[in-house]
Amino acid sequence: MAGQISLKPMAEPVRLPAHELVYRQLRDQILFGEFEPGQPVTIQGLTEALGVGMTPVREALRRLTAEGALEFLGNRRIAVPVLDAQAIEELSIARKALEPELARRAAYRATPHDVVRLVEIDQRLDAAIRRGDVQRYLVENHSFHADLNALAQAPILTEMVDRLWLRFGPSLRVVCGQFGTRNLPDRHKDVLAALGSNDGEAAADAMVGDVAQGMEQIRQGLI
Amino acid sequence: MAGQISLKPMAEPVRLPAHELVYRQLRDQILFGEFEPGQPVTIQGLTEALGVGMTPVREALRRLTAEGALEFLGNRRIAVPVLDAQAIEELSIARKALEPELARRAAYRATPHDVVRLVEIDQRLDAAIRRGDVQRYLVENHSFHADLNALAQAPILTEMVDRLWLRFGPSLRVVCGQFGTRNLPDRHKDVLAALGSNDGEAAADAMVGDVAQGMEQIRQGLI
DNA sequence: CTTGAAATAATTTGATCATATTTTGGCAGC
DNA sequence: GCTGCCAAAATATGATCAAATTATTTCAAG
Repeated sequence: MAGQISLKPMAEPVRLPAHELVYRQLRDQILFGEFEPGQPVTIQGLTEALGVGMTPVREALRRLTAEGALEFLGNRRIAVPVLDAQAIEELSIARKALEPELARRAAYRATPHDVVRLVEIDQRLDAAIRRGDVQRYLVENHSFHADLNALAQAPILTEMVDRLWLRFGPSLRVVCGQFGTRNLPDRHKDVLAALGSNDGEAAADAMVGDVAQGMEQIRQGLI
Repeated sequence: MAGQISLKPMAEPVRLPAHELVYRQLRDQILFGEFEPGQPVTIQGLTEALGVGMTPVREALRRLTAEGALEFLGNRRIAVPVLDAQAIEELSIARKALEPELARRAAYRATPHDVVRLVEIDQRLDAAIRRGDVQRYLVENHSFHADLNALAQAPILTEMVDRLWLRFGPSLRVVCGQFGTRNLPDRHKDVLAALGSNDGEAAADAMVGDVAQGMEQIRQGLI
């Protein structure tokens, strides 16, 4: 059961194509709020900023708009969508429909080792909140949910949820920018307890509450 | 002012770019099963078949893979994904989580005029089933659900559902190719009755049943 | 003379293509 | 079965054309 040492010391990490690199970089920047919602971006501006040709940039943007992370503004601009009350409600419904199901499945499959890893992430998350470190809070919070969802072994549902995070991530950053990391309650402890006892229903219940709290934060911050 | 014709007859309000046209054409072909799942497609093959450069084709494919309608096969091929039991289950869960919610909202907003239109679609659907017209059945069935979802006025949820249809559409065609249009039960009549009386709960219940029946058809046909 | 709006020029941006480069799968030869 | 070569496919760049936005000019009215 010990980790096999791979006979591939080849430090050659698969060379990813430029459009993939551009996609990942922009996706992470959007996810963690480095683009202000509504702030326009141009294709040619990105080609200069990233130092690649326009074809990879175009493909990455096409992908991100297909995922709802970016939006064409009719005129000649692309931007992170600005959420209105309707969008927040829809995102909330979708998250409550999908993430508790993933938490349930994760609970069935979680090993003690998995729980330890998630507890560690949650501790770093709490530390970031105490420090008032918004950026780190956003990263660790995402890590917590992404690691949890991965346990569910449900790639299609997980992908759908990832898309939802791309949509509300930028606004979460805006809200934290206004109010700092104070008053950011979550139900991670309940989720972790449910995982530890492999109680799927309790995990799903806790996750409904966590999602509801998180989306309510965004709603109050933006409306 | 010589030869200035400022009167634009608005006959051609928007000229869609090639990448958009390619995307729509491929999306519809996938949705209605014109590509066999697993059958490989190459970029250059499509550029020749469609008579456009490779840039628009690349962008359209990037979009479709981002939506899960196509999939990279590791080797050098792109294809419509082949669904396994796990994928069918996940798609079933996602549909049951989202489409009943859309049906509920549609019921609240449906006018008698809307119901008449949906009844007409459903009649054409039944006629296609009696005739054994698989292609027409697929189109009308999609129309029914798409029109219904549009009534809900929930663009984000609707977009998520559209993606799901792109994933199981090709396999629905395969199943119909095997068994024809016999034994294709649905609960559209129950849905329509609920819409007519603006009963959201009844509409949601009927839609859960409709989705369950539809996905069960696919499961039995493919496994 | 100033101001404001309409028309026009200039710049920027997006879309597409042709072409060069890189990578990969297949296959001949051993 | 393995290795190295070849062809084909994918990736990426820069150029070109078209469209739109911005800046500038012009003209007329107060």
